[in-house]
Amino acid sequence: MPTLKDVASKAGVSIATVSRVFNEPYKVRPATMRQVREAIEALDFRPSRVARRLRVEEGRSHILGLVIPDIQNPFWADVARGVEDVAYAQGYALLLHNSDEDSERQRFCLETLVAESVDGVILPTVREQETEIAVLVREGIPVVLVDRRIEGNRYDTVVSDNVQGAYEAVSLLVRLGHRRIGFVGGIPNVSSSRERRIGYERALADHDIPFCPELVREGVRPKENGRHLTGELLRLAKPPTAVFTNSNLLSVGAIAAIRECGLRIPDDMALVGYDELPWGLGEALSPPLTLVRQPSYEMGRRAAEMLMRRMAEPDRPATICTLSPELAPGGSCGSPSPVCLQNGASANGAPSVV
Amino acid sequence: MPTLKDVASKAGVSIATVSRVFNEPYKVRPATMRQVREAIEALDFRPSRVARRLRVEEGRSHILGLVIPDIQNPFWADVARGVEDVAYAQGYALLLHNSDEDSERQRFCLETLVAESVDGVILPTVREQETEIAVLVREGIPVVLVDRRIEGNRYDTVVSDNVQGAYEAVSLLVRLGHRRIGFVGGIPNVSSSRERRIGYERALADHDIPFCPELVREGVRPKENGRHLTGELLRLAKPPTAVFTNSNLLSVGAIAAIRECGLRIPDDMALVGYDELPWGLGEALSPPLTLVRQPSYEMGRRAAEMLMRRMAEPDRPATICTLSPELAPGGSCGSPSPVCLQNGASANGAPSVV
DNA sequence: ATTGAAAATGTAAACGTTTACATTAAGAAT
DNA sequence: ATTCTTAATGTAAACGTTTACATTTTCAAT
Repeated sequence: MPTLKDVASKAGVSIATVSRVFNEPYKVRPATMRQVREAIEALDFRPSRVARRLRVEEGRSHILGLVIPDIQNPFWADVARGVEDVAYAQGYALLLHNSDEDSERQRFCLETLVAESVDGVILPTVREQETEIAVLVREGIPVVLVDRRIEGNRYDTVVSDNVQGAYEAVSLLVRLGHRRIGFVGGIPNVSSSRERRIGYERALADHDIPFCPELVREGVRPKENGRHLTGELLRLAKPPTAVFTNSNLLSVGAIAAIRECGLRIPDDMALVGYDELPWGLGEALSPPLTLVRQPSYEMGRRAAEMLMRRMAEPDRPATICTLSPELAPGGSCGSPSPVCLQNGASANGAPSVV
Repeated sequence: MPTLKDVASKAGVSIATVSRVFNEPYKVRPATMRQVREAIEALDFRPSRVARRLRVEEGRSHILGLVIPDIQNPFWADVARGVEDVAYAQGYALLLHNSDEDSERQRFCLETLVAESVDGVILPTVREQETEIAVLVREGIPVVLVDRRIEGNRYDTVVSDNVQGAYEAVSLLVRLGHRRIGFVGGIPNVSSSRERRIGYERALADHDIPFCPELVREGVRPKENGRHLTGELLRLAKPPTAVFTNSNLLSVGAIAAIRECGLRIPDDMALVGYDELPWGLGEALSPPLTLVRQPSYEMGRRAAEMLMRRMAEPDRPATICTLSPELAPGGSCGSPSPVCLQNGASANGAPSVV
């Protein structure tokens, strides 16, 4: 790999001049510029980002860190893609880490990012505590939280309005006549989960439906859990007539559980989920899954843009960006009218297969 | 951020000694060790990976690059996760880039990785040409190809046996009585697509079914294409009775297309796909999707392990690692016996809803 | 032709490590 | 005690940039 020195000697100038060609081109005479450019071309020189990073003042390293629970979760994959796209557009490299919802692993990842002198970090903290990002704060590395807040709103944050999303989902079920609505939630100590539960309870209250603790199930670890938790609800002495699942993964589990019990959706059990399934697969189900869609890709984009902005203006006040979720109707919640009761797909003439 | 110097002066030793505590601990006296450790602890010192990378000989930077077409595709997300897990386990950081199947973007990504002095790169090349990875080769940066080969087998590669996968899928359809089998393929100039087509043709030949060009559709860009290409097949004067789709995304499109035409799966149109849908969502469909499952996560793992190995032994001969795909039966291909014709799910008592 | 200011270029230090080499300390053998 | 060998530590150069500062060049104004 050629260095500044090689280019300089080839072009017959000093390394400072070569460096300037990249960083302060207006300071170099057109004629010199040309020579240097030729040398660069001839040697196929590209400056070392590493050496640059070592020298340059912090915040100009052109590298970002992203720590997410799991890239295999489509929601996070969307977020990651949003982040990467804006990073790419601005010439930033992206260091990716999976925290696996594990504080210890997250801590390790953040330490690595610090050691890599990233310019900024985007992450949903696993425990939502300020201490988790202390490493970053101490080094003065900008942070943008995504999907999960930290109490006090002292950090830039991008979330979607979980209370509203859940409220709308549950209200829909109520409008469809349901009064016993199960709540299948995720890790209760992350804000997005808590907020959705608030939305759930608020919707019930607003419609004068008593809150019933036995209908609420919250899981810690994903995988089997959607199936497991929903199964518990279905086996209640007085089971719900509808279930509201709080993530894409939970929805998939719920579908499995409902099917296992030999129940039909939506006739025997209505279902509304949260988060889209990848590639609109929710629509490929029959009936299509009714769900609250979060603008996940957009959340990633916004987070990255926010980070760029923060880097440019370190002193601006912390901003909370709240995006609106959207209720995407499918047939899985059932239909208000007795007509077309079976499922949504049959309405457009397609039979309810696949 | 404290530096070696800070630690050294606090511990009353030279920076070399502090460095040795990290890199050659056996060379420092226990007593000194203790002092230094205390200083490190007190200052919460972590060595700069950037400075280290600048100094250390190539191949010891502890950072890898991964360039994939799109992290939003579950197949690649699996691969990425596999890579990240072994990287994490060995203390490597991971730079992620999305190439978007775009040569130009890929080139840019690779140049960035070189400038970041990564120790190695894992990627499926977008055009499968040696020139694409020339930047890396010239710098002596180890490369592992994943999912796609480059002619000549001169590079470490991890693939799954696409010929076999396709062969089995098509053979299954033949066994079920189909003779007109549509082929919906991906970008024809990537080896995995070409190989699957070979498997398709070979299966037909082995069963004395004439190859019929009009039944073959290959797409360049994803998105709408599974739907579009399948639609073309369905609108043929003499449409196929079964369709073999070559990727998860294409399968989803095909399902949409088949449904749009008012056809039922598998009665009116049998379907076998390639690649799993995320979270086994293929099984949540009704009937469940029959598909060829690739060990995507495992492919990522293997690729990363191969890279580590290559870094340790730069001179070992290039290795091609071929993993076996697996036919995952569902109801979408139909059933050989007239019994239980409707779909697989009904066999276990569950009705064909959701 | 001189001068002077502005523009262009060069010099060298700094960033935080690793490591070859030099130096010193420790301990064994005489 | 002296010497020798080995172990432990220190010194300083190097990695490839950026950038403050010094120096030289350019060129308009006299």
